[in-house]
Amino acid sequence: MTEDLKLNMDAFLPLRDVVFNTLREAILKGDLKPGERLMELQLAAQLGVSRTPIREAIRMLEQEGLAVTVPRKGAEVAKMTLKGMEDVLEIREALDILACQLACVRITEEQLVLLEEKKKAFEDSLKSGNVREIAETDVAFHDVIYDATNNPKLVNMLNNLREQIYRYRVEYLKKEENYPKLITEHNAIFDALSNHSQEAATTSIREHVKNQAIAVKEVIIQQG
Amino acid sequence: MTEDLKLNMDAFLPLRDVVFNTLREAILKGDLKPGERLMELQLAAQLGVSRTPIREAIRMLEQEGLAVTVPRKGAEVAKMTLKGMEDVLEIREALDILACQLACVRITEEQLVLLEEKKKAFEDSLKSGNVREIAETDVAFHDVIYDATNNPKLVNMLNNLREQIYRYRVEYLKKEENYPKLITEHNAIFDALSNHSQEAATTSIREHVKNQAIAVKEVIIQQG
DNA sequence: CTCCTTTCTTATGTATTGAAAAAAATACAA
DNA sequence: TTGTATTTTTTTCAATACATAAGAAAGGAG
Repeated sequence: MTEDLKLNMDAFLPLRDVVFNTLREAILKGDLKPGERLMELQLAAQLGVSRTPIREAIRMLEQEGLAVTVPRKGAEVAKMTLKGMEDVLEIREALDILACQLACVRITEEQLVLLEEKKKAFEDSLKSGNVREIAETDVAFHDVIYDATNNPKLVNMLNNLREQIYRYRVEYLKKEENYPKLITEHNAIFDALSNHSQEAATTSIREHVKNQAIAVKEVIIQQG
Repeated sequence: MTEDLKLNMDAFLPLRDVVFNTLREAILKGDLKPGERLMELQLAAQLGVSRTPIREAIRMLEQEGLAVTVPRKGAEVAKMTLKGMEDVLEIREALDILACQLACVRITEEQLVLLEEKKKAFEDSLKSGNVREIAETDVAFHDVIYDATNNPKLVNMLNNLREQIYRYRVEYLKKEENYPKLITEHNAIFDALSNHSQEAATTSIREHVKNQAIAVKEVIIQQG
């Protein structure tokens, strides 16, 4: 009840999609907290729409793993247990390595240029200290790699996994002592991709993901 | 319009779930063909429910990648291109290897016993020649491995990927010349898991998945 | 005071209705 | 016959109305 969600109406999309995006953002930003109930009537009133698009959006959030619904009881924002996060991270590691390996072979010169730009942008954002910006530039860096896989389904799954980690990873990015390590890791990944060296790419991305996994797990343990 | 879908009403589930399962089965069995439109009114009439649960089921099918909807136009059964299938197979290989590696470490003695049973059941089904039964026993075999990962999210994703391949894989299982190879591969996987040997497991499952990938791609190429 | 039963409230599940948009069919002109 | 404009139909989108089940609150018995 503390929320004031607002719809982004400029989109020429079905309401269900607008509602979906709105709720998704709210969950990722933490405005809607894990375990918080998603009541159709309440959300409909807040967003000024009927229950129909709300229901459809909830079904979609369910798919993404951001909401869980119990029949006849309703939906709530998905809670993440330590075990659940470990499961997600396990999958993500494998797919991130796959993505990096594929990118290694398929990345174009243009994409390499772009990747270097994003790498620099990330370093700059670290100086700014704005956590949201840091998160965004980091995402942008990895997005270039994802795109380079030329496998949209893989990109989709990785984005999906990232979403589930996102809320917790932000905490990790608040700690400045991690920044030098992040820069080093990004450099290693970039170099590996530049040289189209699969082995180097594999080891560097594995390192990167594993470190992040450790950090995210710590956040959960502390919160948990 | 040639379909006569029937609901499995014995379930104590919301109608949307019943409809979802029904449509899902129909798509996997091929009763609903790729590209076929999923019209709310028509499906509602055929299944004897209102359009509301149909709509929600379609949103869920969308998640699973079994349907695609264009706003203001409607939904249709997802078509699979060769490229799309290659993308799916690429992901599946990585995750199947991961699953096998995890299973290698985590599988219990009971699960190993079960796995051997399923292996034998698969071999028996090959003698029967019943393709549907072969597919089912093969799924059962791999399900034991999936369960042994103790990672439900991974199991979910693998089931999801398997669904997208299922329709085409059935064709592959029709060809008797593949049977000996399948038995050999299952044996190799079983032995690797028995010995908790990650390396052996990795190579054997990779072999298995790659062979299947080749076969599935051939089916798609022939179908056009 | 506790526990059980009953009632009442609340939220979800499902059906129906009306509106808007896209597609199809028809009519008409060149 | 072909191309275009208009009408009609079809289908989705969204809102609303109704039904049903779960949960909370109130009341009574032990």
